[in-house]
Amino acid sequence: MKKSTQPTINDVARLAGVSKKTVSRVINQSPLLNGDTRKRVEAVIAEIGYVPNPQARALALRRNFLIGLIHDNPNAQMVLNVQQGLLEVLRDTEFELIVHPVDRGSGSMLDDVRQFLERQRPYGVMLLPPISENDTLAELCAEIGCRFVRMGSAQFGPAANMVASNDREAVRGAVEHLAAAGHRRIGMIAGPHGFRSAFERQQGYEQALEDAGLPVQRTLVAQGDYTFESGMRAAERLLDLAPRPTAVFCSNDEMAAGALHVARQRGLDIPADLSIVGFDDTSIASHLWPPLTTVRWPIATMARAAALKLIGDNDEIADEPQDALFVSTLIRRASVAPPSA
Amino acid sequence: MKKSTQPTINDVARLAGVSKKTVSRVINQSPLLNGDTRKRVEAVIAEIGYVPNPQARALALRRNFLIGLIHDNPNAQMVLNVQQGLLEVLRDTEFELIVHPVDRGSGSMLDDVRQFLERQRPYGVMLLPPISENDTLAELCAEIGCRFVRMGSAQFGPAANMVASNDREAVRGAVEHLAAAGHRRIGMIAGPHGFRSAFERQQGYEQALEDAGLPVQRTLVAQGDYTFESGMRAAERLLDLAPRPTAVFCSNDEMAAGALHVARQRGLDIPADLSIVGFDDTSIASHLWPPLTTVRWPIATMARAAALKLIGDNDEIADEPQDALFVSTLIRRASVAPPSA
DNA sequence: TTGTATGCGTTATCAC
DNA sequence: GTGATAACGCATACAA
Repeated sequence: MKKSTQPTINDVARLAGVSKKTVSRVINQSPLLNGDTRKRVEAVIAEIGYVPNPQARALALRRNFLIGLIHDNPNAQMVLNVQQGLLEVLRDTEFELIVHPVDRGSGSMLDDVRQFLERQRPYGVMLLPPISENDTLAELCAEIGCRFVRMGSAQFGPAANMVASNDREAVRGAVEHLAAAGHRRIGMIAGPHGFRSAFERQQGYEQALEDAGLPVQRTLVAQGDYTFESGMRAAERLLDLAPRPTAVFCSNDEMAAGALHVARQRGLDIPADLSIVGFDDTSIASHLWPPLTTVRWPIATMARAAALKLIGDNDEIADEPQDALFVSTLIRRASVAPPSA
Repeated sequence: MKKSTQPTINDVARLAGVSKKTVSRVINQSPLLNGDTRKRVEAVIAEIGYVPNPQARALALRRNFLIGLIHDNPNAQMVLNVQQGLLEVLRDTEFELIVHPVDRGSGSMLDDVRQFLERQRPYGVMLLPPISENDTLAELCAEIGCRFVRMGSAQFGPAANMVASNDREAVRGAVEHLAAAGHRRIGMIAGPHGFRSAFERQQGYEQALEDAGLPVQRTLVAQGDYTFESGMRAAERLLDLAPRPTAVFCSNDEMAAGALHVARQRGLDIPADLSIVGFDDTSIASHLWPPLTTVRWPIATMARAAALKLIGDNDEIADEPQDALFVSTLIRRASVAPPSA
């Protein structure tokens, strides 16, 4: 009759000579079901190419199968890696990923997110830094009753709602590496104020200096805002110092690239005259000349873990007490050498 | 009574003392409605914070408000720019973006897409290159009855289903620029076989040479696969030539970066000894040293246009015969100079 | 201008 | 084990 449209559960029921409920049972793998009827229904399903309507399912179940990704465009590679990690887990489930960028500068960010959550009512959402650091946002999710996982550079919330790297520790290792190479004047290009990641990384830098018995000097720290240009400006300031630092740790690769740029403009040889370490291990790091020593954090792994936390204890996927902390590694390339002096 | 859950249209109706239908009319901006009742209903809506359930709406309307983005991870910046462009348009509508990456190498790509389309039944989907070039995929969308827009480097389909740049023309201009600077041995690092973009760009290169009265030599074209490493390998081959080309056009920035890398390893001065032009104007282009002359295509604009095509003639948004072709521009930076010889 | 009855495709309740 | 029947939240016919 109405073959023009997508077949529904009714069509299957009619053709198989059973009730809707039975078909529903087949779809939902109900255990109490006669093997014969099951096979018959499955045959019909395969034959007419029936596929359940997620909208209707969502309505009846009073819950849907959408996972939201809320972010404020940190950097392209990061967002995409997260998406990839999430989708790797979601691929074999009935969940779909729905992306919702926001503008943290707009002032209506919270309202925007609230509207998104109330409208779509996603099953769970993942929050990317830097907005993941916003406690009000986390409270909003909790209040609305939406599962959420925050990604961050430190564990600033309950483990159940976090996937975090340990940036402080990672940077400590990186700067330690510099000190071990013989550097005694190690500068830092820090991230912007208000960013947890910037704070953690600076802490790691200072700890490493203390561990190495080196003085922590304010003049050796220049602040940037994670952009290439700000990295250039910060590097200018650092390289104007006398004596010049022989090494500089940069809070991200982008700024490291800017620093490298400036150093070369000044005729400095990298790494002979200046060692540079970045953070993130974005593609730019390996393509720079010389390739950049940097810190890599397991972003895809973290995203996968986040996805599991979001959809976990829902399906048969056991909700083992998953760890919230993930370890970063120092990627040693050619931008670091002992000081030449 | 049941205040624990999200308010529904029934709650609004009851509290406002009207029928569900009237509330529905308010929501859908029906013109034939008493101003008083409208205001009363709107007041209740605002008071109890009612927000329509999209799932139920979708079910009743027999259509949903999801726009799909199907891609095979071309490059991160591109995917993100497209997302941004799409969401800019979708932001003020009731549509949401749902991302669905696929693996064109897996063999099950078409089945994967088909399943996605049949399950979610998105209102429309956007196809990114290179899979957008796959005609079978486009036919699949058409067959299933899903609106679609293909993004490409040339108009290889009906304008209604396309947003395209004109890569051939853009490259012609870029190589012309090289010729105008006095270069007579201009090499090319081409993209991988089977990519429409690679083909178009090579065509543009050859046309420019012909226009300039220069011979088209096979040896001056080295093939890469759009990766940094392949750019390095291709550059090696080109720079081994005697006489050496004095300029090289690269089919994308990534490969241009690889070429730059190799040139510097060989002690060549850029641009004095070798001029380099890239394509895409990704962030890497401006951060390279020297900054890379490259072709910028209006990716966000194209994405916005695509979004309009997808949701167009649905809302009041007029479906003016939008153009399918978008023009690229040559971004002149420091990697090009007249040949030094 | 507003209300009533009915349907959208699925699942849950509770019988048989 | 299986099947009527009533939700789920909203929209469309068709009356009133």
